[in-house]
Amino acid sequence: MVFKKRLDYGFDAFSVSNVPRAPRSIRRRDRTKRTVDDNQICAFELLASLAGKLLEEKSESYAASNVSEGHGHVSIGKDVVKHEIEYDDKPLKTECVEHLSCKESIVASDWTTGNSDNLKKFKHSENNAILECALTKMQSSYSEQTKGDLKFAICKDNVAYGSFPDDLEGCSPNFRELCDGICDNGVKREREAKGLESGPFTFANNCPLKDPLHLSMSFLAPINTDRDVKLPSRNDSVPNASFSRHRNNIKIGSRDDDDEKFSRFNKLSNRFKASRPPTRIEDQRIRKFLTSKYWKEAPKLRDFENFRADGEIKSLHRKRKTYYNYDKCQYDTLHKRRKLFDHSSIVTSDGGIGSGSVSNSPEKVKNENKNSSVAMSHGACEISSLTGQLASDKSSDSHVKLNIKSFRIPELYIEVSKSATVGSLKMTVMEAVTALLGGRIHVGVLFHGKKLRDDSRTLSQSGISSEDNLDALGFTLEPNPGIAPPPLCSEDHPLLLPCGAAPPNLTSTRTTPAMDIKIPNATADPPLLTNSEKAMDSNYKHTSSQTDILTDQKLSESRALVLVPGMNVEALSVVPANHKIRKSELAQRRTRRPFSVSEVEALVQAVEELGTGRWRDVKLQAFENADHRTYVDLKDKWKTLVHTAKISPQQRRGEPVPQELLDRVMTAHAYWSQHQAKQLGKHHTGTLKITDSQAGKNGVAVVI
DNA sequence: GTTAGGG
DNA sequence: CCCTAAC
Repeated sequence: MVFKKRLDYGFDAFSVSNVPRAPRSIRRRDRTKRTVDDNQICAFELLASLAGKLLEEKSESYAASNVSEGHGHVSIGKDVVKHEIEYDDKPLKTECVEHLSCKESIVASDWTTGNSDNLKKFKHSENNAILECALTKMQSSYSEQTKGDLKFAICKDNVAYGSFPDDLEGCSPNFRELCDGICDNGVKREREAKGLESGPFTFANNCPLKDPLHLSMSFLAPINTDRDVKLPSRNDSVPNASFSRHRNNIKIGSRDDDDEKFSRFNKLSNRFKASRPPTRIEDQRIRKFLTSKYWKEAPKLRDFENFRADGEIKSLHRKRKTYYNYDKCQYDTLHKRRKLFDHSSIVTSDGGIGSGSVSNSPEKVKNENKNSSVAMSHGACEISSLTGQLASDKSSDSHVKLNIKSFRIPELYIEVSKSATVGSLKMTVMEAVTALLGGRIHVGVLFHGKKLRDDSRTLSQSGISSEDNLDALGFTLEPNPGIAPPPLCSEDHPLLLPCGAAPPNLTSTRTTPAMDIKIPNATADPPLLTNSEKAMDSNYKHTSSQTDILTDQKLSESRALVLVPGMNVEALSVVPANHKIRKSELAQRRTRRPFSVSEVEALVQAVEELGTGRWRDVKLQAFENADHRTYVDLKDKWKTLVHTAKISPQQRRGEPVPQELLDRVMTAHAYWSQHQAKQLGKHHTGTLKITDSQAGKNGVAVVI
């Protein structure tokens, strides 16, 4: 059998042994090991605590409704995308922990392209989007179970251009108001903030509070416009190389051209980084982080440093300004956790796993996820998800009707400790999603797995005209790849400084009463893993419940989109509904296209003749016309075929490959493993014969 | 741009 | 399929 093994693995084994490579995982890990200053407390915390007090009294009334889950929906109407998110509170033992549950639904109606004004706005940003986010934050006092509801309404618009849509009605009070209210210990003030033209954030006025107890804030999230490009992460860290890599590609700079990779590349990283406040929540146990790939691009702490160094917003970059302002307002609910997202912040949690220290502090509360954090596999935590399925309804020949059930958004990686509450998890997810949606997104259209970048093409031209084709259509909501960052505004934006009185370092204050509250009854978590990854592995079985939770959440979130009949088809492309595909993958990965038996046969045929190691030739010979099959794909397929041939039929998945082909695979593999394909040149199929006894077993091939 | 491998 | 390293 040694011999056999040699035949089967000889080549590979040899290569492997001789080519030591540092596991990528290690590299990634290293990248993620950054810590953030723990001294910063998120301003939001303060806000939360205050709000919690205010709301405490009313917790009762909301209990019923909130207990279950919040409901939010995003509606996309003309020119406006409205995103309403409600977070439900749950009693928390720890004040730092926030529980939120949210559901998002998106209703898209007539995405109008006709409005020139709006179009303009849309152009580089997702569109005018109004994001209303109601956050309920619970703050609990020590042992007492209380519920506080803090609701935020976040209105988002395409601020970049400085215009605030008139249709933002019903928006909650402006941001400043909220901040003020907070500052005043719950006293609500109403002020009007007006959107800044150049500023990333704009506040909506005239937004009535739904409930006195709810603090509503509306603000405009930074939008990806050309101007936004300046986000630190982008400027500093994004390697151009990544962009250049795309095959199909893209012009960097132009959002329409963004490639899948490009978008993926940018995804959240920019958004989160930029938006995330430098501050850090002390008790926060939840870590969010982007995929390792994002890390490298992270701006690091530079921003943070700048921020601290200069209290003045002015000194900051415009974009940063916005964020900072946010901080000042202590408002940044969304960002609060997000900051952890930052590369630099990843490690952050206090004592958290991320920092590599085993946290076992007494103060830890059970609800708070502290110690062992369970890293959710991306699958589990992907917030995103929105896989969409379009139902096509062909009522008229000239129109394509799409029923978009959901959008998929870029993949998010979230890591929370296993002791984290469901509520905190939800919140975490919510924040990530909100940040994503709130920031800058645009709709991507996929057709047969390819992005349709040419907006000028008609559906018919794109082949999206028949019902049959609709199955291959999909669309995604993705971060705007950002083009050029908006020029920095030299003027300060008054609006941005609602809480200007509060020094930036306010966030660093740890003395906030609420924050410091310790819960007597809190159950100290047992010391756990020092390493999050280990934690994840070792606790794998424990994650099941969380997984379920996530699943549920996904389900709820997936309810999301409803297309209005009249919507402009141009704007929405049908996305191939592939629920199996991870939502996160939809946005970025090519759609999976399993090899058909005939393709496998062609591949086998080619490899038999050309051997392994000549994938380009294989491609040209057998798949020249299959644009979606790259030589790398063929190579990978061969790899999997070899593997498939080695495993028992029971272990095989997918469309069964005829054993005959697998036998040929093994034969060819064995043969070429012994012969350097490059040296031997062509071998015709006829030259390879497999003895019956050997076939499919040891893979020994005999050349006759 | 290809190839080989790990993920 | 993706991503990288190494050519």
